Amino acid sequence: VRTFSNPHPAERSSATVKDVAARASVSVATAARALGGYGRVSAATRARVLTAAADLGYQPNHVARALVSGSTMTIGLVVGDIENPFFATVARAVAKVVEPRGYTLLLANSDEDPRSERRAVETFRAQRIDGLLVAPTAADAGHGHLRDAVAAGVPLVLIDRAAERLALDTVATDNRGGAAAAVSHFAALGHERIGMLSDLPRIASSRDRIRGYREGLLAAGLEFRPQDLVVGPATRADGRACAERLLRRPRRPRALFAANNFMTIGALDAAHRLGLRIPDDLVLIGFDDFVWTTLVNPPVTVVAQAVDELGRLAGDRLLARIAGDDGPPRRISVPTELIVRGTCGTP
Amino acid sequence: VRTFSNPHPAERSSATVKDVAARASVSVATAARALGGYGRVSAATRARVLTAAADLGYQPNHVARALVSGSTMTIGLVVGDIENPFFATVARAVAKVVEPRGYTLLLANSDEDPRSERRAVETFRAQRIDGLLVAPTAADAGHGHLRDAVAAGVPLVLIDRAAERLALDTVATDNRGGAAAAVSHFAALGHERIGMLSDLPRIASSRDRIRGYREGLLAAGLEFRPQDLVVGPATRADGRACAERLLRRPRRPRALFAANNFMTIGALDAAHRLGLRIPDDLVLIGFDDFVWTTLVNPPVTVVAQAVDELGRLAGDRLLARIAGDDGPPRRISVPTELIVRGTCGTP
DNA sequence: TTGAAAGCGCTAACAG
DNA sequence: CTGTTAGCGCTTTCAA
Repeated sequence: VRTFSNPHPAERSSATVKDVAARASVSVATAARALGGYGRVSAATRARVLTAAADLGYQPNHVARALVSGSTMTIGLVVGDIENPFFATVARAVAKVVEPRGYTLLLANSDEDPRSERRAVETFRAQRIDGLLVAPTAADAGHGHLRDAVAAGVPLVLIDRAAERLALDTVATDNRGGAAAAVSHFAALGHERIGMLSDLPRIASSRDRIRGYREGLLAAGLEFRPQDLVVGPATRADGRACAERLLRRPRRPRALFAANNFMTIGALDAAHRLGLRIPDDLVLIGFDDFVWTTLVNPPVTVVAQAVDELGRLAGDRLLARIAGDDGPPRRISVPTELIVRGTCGTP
Repeated sequence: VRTFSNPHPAERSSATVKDVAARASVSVATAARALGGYGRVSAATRARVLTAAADLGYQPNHVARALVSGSTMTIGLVVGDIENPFFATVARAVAKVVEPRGYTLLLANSDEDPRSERRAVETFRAQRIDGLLVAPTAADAGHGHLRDAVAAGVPLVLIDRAAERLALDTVATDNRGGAAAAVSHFAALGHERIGMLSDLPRIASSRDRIRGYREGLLAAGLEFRPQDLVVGPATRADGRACAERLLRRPRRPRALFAANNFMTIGALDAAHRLGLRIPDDLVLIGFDDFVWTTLVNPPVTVVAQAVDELGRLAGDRLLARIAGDDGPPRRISVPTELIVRGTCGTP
């Protein structure tokens, strides 16, 4: 019987084990054993098979292998936005951990949209990834797709943000501690009015930074004033708008904690437009240490995250789960480091 | 006979078409038709099948589907380094084009190492991606793996850099034109000594920028002085070292064209250390427009690439190839734009 | 050490 | 409109 399949794209049918077996005059089983390097094959036979394979330009077919072995050797990574240097670094670090072990990374951007996150997770599951790494969006979105994945037995590790009602392996920055450290630093410098700029508190990490801010104030014996906390969407323009709103007020804070990249840039933009000199008229601490923080003048004091390590730890954890670790979920917290630079006045 | 397979990780065997078929009391073929939305099925039967599927939490298995259909609905993307904002943007743009068409992106970093690029391409081929997007490294490395892929009929489009001896679809920035435009701008400003900082001319894009630099000089009636072109590895530290080497010379150029991100930062660092004021003592044009270029003072004049469009075009081209387009290879050149800012003296 | 044969989950001829 | 069946490329039992 003639086959019907695969004239699909460009009649690209590479050699199969069967072809190799025929050419080496052995059975498929033997050829497969030699090729796959498992089972026992005599040296002579192996050599014959390998030569035949080379002649034919044989390339193993992972798809077929995956179907029988149940493992695709792929890992799905869902991030908010790969253009965000934070996630790019995470992706890099994960790849570095996982590739030497033979895994390939599938990438998806959620755009911080719960629906597209869900879609990505479902696609990945259909692709039968061996494990899943996700930076979950909006904490209020239910996370049903994550629960489903876990229920189906898919190894899953959360990065950067916890899913609050789900007990899952999570590797995240110590956002609370980092924010609190920033506030403490301001307090130690003698500041009493400390403002904060944050994105909308929909994802866990943003919430934690706000929590840390309040704890820091409390610890310093300062009062939390709701009007000193301004939140807005995470874009450069919104960052500036938020900063201006805060800094235009008559009794404006003289110290500002910007909880993310966009808010930090926004604060810089706003200070520039309002003619406020840093650090004389305003001191500033940002969150996360980007390249440009040392290019501007003065260089920016930041709460630095160990992004690389975060990615590495997440990758390790997932690999462990894939390998069969079925211990209780672990929440791994990665400490931050306050890097004091020019925007705090202490050059 | 009992099966032997899949007790692999955590006995995670989801429902199959067969299970659904049984529950709906129809044949697998009918169930598959209803599930896959192809062929003709009566409304009543379809409903029964769909209900059964929902009850069982059925998830289609792409691996099995791929084995028979010959299409995995995945696309492999090999970039130099996803942490480079340029590639992150490309990845983003590509994803945006291919995902709506149902494709998933596999990601690999080559680290600009020809060997790891080759490995990535081979892994992707084994995974049976439907198409391949690669930013090839070192032009001198032979590109045998690319030739092999093409020979095997794998749709392949090159991004950002051409493989000089290979006639392949290529989507790249007009690097020559961009570099020449920078030089022309300097010349129009009256500069006669124009230096250039470049990474090692191993990849096609670097070579093209150098070519453009020389053409720009020629067009302006200026002489090319080999000592005014300094090349070095693409890191911030090396960037600074190169810049210092050039700027420490007694008869140093007063205009500098930095052909990449690192060289631009390096030039800024070096100018700062040497006490050279920009634009008074030195004017500067960088390549590629990063966020931080407008955060520093003065903001940096750059040759901006339409990175997003580049990614989009590459994605489109690949999709066309996958769809069966077998026209001659196209070289698509994406124009640059010179964005004049403070570092050129014309604020 | 080797071979024959079953089967992974799904699709698509072909027949009814 | 629905069912039977072969087969995608590979791994693995089982027997020789």
